Amino acid sequence: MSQDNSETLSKKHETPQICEMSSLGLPQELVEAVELMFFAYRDFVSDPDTILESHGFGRAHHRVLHFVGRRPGMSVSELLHILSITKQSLSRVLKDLIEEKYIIQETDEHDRRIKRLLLSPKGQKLHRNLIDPQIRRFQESLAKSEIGTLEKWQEFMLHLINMETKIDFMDDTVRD
Amino acid sequence: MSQDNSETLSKKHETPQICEMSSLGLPQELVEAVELMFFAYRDFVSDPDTILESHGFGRAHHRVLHFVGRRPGMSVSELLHILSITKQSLSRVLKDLIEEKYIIQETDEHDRRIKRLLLSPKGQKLHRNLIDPQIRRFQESLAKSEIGTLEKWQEFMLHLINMETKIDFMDDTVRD
DNA sequence: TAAAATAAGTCAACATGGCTGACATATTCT
DNA sequence: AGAATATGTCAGCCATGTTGACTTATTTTA
Repeated sequence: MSQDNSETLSKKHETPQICEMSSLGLPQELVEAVELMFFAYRDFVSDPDTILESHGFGRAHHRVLHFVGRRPGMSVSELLHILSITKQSLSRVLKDLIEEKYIIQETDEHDRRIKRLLLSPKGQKLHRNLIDPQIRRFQESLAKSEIGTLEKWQEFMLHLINMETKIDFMDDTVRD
Repeated sequence: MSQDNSETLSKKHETPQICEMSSLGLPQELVEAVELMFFAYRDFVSDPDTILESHGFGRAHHRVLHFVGRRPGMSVSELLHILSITKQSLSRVLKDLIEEKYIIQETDEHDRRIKRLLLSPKGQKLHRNLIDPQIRRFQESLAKSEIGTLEKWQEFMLHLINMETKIDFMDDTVRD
């Protein structure tokens, strides 16, 4: 698999520097970090993916289950906004989840145009099964790495996200 | 947008606890971390996405550009392995990139079956434009957060990924 | 109270990027 | 010479994103 292709690669300096540069002329560790985002995200969702497949669902279903689980009683338009997808994309997966009774709709008492979304006990169970391996991954990572608590990691990740998203996220975490 | 739906929400304890539980009965911060992965990843790739769109490319093209850029001279099968996709999925995007001269193929000297992949100057320029906003996001996050250096974040992220992937990643970072 | 705005749902059509299985070609290894 | 390997290609399927147009029910507003 691996072979000598040193002639095509940038030379590594023999004398280590404060800030090593990658083949891109960018700080090595930052380029590595970009890749870590890709690999970590891919593997982080791999366990739920497997479970979802056995239910005939996909990642899109997972996201809906997750946010409805986290914000019980949210409206369809709130869900659309937080997912940043179109009504049509949402409707396909939401229809599946409602038909198969993972999600329940209840008409709002005060404004009968709004439908409040809730997880059924069945939906809660699936949500729990989906999130468990992800939580476990975090706990293992936390135990194995030097980071100590999640807080610093969270702060760093929060700064990666866009302002608009930040508002959604805070709105979300403020709820329970 | 926000409204009173307290009857559908779990009650928040008035007395703060060591480990607050979310509506799922799971530690609050771990559930938040799951969401941070989603939001951070989505926004992290949003800048490249915009640039790609203006070139008529998608995320799949980005990944190919990235890994070829990072591992100049890699073979098609190595690329397939690192991306964990099928030949068919790769061929579509790789064809675009070769036709539009972002990527160059060179037949290996010692085994003429193998084609080595390289970024053309045009490809390098695009790669650089795509990665720049991501690097900038990391630098800003680094400056704004208390994490200090990237190292701890990287260690944590590395522990989130699967063993097989870890091997690919190390193989990758060892190169330059 | 009539008109406008809002929330939700639906239709048709399209793009991207995953997947499968089958098969062709060139090259190298045994 | 025949097997194995690396690459490329065909046809077709699926999931999930997109757009624009339109309906229905309900609430708000002028």
